[in-house]
Amino acid sequence: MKQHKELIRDVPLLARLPEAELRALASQGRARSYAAGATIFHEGDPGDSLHIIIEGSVRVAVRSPSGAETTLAVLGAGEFVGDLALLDGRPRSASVVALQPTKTLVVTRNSFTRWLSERPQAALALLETLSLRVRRTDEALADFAFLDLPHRLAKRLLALANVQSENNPSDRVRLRVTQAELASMLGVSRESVNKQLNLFAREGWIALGRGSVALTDPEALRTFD
Amino acid sequence: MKQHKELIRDVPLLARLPEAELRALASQGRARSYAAGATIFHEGDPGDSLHIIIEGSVRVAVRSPSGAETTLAVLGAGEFVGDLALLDGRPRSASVVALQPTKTLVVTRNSFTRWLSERPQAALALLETLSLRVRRTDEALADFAFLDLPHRLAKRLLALANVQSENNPSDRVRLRVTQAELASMLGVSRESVNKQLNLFAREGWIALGRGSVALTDPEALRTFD
DNA sequence: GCGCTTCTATGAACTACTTCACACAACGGC
DNA sequence: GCCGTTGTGTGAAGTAGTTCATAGAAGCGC
Repeated sequence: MKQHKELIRDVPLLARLPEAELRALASQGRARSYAAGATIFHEGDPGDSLHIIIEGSVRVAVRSPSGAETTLAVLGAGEFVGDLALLDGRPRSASVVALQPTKTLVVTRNSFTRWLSERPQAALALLETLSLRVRRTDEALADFAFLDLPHRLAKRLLALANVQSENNPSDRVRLRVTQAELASMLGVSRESVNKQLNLFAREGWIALGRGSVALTDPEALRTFD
Repeated sequence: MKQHKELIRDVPLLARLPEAELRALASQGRARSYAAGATIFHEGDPGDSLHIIIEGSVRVAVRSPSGAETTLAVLGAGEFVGDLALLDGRPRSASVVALQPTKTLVVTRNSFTRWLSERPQAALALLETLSLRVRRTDEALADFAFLDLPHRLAKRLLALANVQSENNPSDRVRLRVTQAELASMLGVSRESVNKQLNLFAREGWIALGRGSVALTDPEALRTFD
């Protein structure tokens, strides 16, 4: 029980709540572990649980009728997935797969809504979080409509670097991501990503490795054209 | 005062709340009117008000650095805009323009958050609404990644018809929308929309007019390939 | 160490869109 | 009734992405 409370500590959404309320939610949750590559839940499943990511990271993706896949988000410790199904009662809107060995805290619909309805402050905080999420998805949509591949790719690399460098504030960020993963995030082919990455590399803005991209000149990526 | 309460009646989000609470929010709001084409607020503005649409319809759009514009949503009576800025305190994420003469009920941040924090049930309903909104945007994002123009166009026409036919359940829906508007919703050029619409028309699935598209065979649009 | 699988690299042919240029039709204001 | 504005229709040329084919390099299992 005690470690659960500790685990929630870092969740941005919940961190500001008083200790007692934290403990109340933590006591409702059950810890669960997933190996890298394991599916946490599938698109279309009935969903009645929220997963708070304690450790590791996950990929949120949807699949097209024809089998192609696009990645909607990559989330790390302190973030949560599965809130949509929990809040609106609909089936899972996307699949979630662990990228690394990942620990989550699972909270069921019943205990969460009960907990939430007793805590107006938590509801406001959640509203704020969802509101930011709507902004992010709207922005992603606009990027799709407006930006060509080079700019979308640069933006995505910088965003990934941003998430990663929160934990590790070194200057020269090295992203652990394959070109196929980038392609699925951007909704383009793997080959296109490869070609554009090599163009960036030739400019000296990034350095490529197998399964990695190192940003050597983030500023150039931010401002090129 | 009394008519405000009446006006809120149809808001899906709020309709289920008890009468007294409805009246409480309505009494906080001020009615406002906009001519067709008038801007309700601009992207980037500081925002501290929520607009509940009482009558008419509005277009939510963002502008690219280079001046192009894409439409994120078209909303009608009973829906609301401006909630994001109100919930997370950030600037307006998009511009909102009246498509027709439109009446809104304006609620300020202060009165809304006070009202909301006293009503856990309303917060839950709002969470549900925001959650559905994230789903819709995620779906639009997937459509962008997966579907080509013909399919995105067909889907959009059907979606517009769906919204419209809720009020007017006639079989042969006639959408009041220009090709330029469709183009901005789909993130493609007006010419491409024109060409594809004419292909649909040649198949006998739709009938084109100046500023209108009539769906003559929705089923075909839904299932073609 | 050998072989299997994953990941990166690259070129050629194709396609779905774009932009540009222009024509014409319908509507609204006065 | 005329004129400017808004909306539709279409073709030609360009381009940013696609798919397909093929190659080699790096890591992993045993």
